[in-house]
Amino acid sequence: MITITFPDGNSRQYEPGVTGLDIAKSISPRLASDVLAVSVDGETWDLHRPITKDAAIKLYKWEDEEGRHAFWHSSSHLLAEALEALYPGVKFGIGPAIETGFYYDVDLGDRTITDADLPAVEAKMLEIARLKQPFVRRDVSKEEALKTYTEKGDPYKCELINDLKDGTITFYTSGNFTDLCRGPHLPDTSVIKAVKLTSIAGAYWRGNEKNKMLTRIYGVTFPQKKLLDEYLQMLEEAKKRDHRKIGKELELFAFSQRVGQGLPLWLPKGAMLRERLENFLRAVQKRHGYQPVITPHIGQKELYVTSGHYAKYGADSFQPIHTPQEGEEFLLKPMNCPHHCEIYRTKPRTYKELPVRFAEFGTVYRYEQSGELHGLTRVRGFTQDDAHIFCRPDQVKEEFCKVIDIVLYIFKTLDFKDYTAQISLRDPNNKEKYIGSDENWDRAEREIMEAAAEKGLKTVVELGEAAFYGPKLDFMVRDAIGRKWQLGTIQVDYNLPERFELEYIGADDKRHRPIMIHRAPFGSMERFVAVLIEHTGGKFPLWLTPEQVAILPISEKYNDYARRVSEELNNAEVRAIIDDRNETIGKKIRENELKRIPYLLIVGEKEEAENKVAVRKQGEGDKGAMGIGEFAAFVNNETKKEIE
RNA sequence: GCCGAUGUAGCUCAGUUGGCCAGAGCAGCUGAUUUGUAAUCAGCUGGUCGGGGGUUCGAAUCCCUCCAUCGGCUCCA
Repeated sequence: MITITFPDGNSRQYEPGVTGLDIAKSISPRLASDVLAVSVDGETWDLHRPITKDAAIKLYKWEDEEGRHAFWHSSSHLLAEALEALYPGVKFGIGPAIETGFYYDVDLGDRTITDADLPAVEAKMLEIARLKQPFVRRDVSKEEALKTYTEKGDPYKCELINDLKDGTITFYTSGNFTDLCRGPHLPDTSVIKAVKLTSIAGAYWRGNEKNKMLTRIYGVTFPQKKLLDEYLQMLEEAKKRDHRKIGKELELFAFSQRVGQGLPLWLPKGAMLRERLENFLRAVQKRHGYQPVITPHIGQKELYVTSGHYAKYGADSFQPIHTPQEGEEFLLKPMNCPHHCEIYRTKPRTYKELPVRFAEFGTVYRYEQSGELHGLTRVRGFTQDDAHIFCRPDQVKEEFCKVIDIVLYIFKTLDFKDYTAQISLRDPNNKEKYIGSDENWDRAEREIMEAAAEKGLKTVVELGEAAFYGPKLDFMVRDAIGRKWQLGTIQVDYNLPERFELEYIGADDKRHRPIMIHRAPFGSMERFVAVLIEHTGGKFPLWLTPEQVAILPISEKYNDYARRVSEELNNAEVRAIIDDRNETIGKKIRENELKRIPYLLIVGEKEEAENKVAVRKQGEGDKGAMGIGEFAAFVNNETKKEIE
């Protein structure tokens, strides 16, 4: 007998060769029907795979990420089987489960597949699923694996197999379809009850743009039809929060083909919102000892040759601006750091004055690939809430911690709870991609990890994601439909100080090299506002919203009173507008609610007689009457609470 | 940049198989109405059907090309 230990610490005896499914059955039939995969000593296994020795197990259901993962992984095999049936001779790349659903990369040869073809594939998948085909795992030798796919004529699988070690290769077969696969899988296909193929896209083989582009088919499946409906419903709701849609509706920003791709135009209301965010950060930075600086939007090409950026990005950037002077070339600035380095160099610095912190809302221009542009989140001209901290080596960690404090303060004020802190380090196998010495890199990487740990951040470490000049800590936030975007960023840089030969005089009266920290708590105003829109659905906090109050006269007879109210509110620093159109009060309420104005003040005969306003809160309805001054104090008090 | 899709009035969309002067709702303008908590009524204005080229007696509709947008891939100093 073998001993199986459960997550709660209890254990039971089973025959060797018992499977996860057997164990589930021995506990309850209900569990046996819900369970999708099993963790055996920390490794996720098929439910049918025999357990031969003592083990700690955990049974995974739909509610567990690992359970859904197995479910979707099996679904990708189901997709492949359906495609093979409908498109004979199709060649397969990889078909993994992803965060939500799965995909399969396929090479259809001369054939194409479009959205219109997907329902037929979905129907085929469901048809196969109902056959209750078991997923059968089989160990194969490398030789046999290669032979199988050579005969089948699938070069992609052969390439994958070539990279695998003999003795570690397994095949999974379900029905007529066999795939090179590590697993784990569902016991059989019958639990897949609802299928939706969500989109078709191109994807380079093995993620390399020099390789052939395969067709990637994305899908998602569920154990119940109801769950699929809920998922689709949720997606619909999320699309309503898309910042591009709300930005247009609320007149926050726009694009013009004539101005150019990826060059946002901030409309008056958007500009007001952005200005408030900037002023908020200015105040925070002032408290933290930052000094504002202002630098030009262009710089001589030489500046970027010095910084090293020209060598790395010059060819793919906006090209140099020429002047009537022969040979004179300027670049639109793609970042502010070189300018700030020159500010540092304007006078000799001593150890006593460090750290110095230069802050600038610096607008930069980067020629992003056209296919990368996306609303306000990825643009070609944007404003970084940039600052560069020049400090001594012994100050790096403390400065780093202080910046983390600023980022967390901003996130807290704006109620961003769902973020991850990503530590981006060098790709250890590709060190030549980076500028700077091993010693400096090792030190910077260590200090970032220490600072993040001290601040109690929940971090993920990504190798190979570092900037070419140094490691960084990025704050990642999701948009409405779950895409991840980098907002705040803090980057240690041991390299620019070298290139610009920055110095300070130490206590030892010798010259030393300062260390530079780049940081942008918002990241960029554009991207931050985009994510803010999606998080709030356009219902901004009072302190930020462009229009806090709309005054709605019942009829034109009360327009004069509305103006008096407006004047009094605006004198009290409450941002109020008047909707004095000749429309019914119902219509004015509806439209101003849709504009997401936090408070509507209805004024008519009664209010005018009593010098009051009838207050209506966005989304909540009538709140009763208040004096004008009383209401102004109320709004100001609410606003104050938000930014404390 | 690559793969695929889309592009009709300020906005949201109809016009699928080529055929009278291209339609609707909202917005806008004019007039009536003077309104009490999510859409008052009537009239009117508004479109080189993304741009350019082609096929055809005839193109929003078919073909080519460019541009932009959307979903991905790649990239992101």
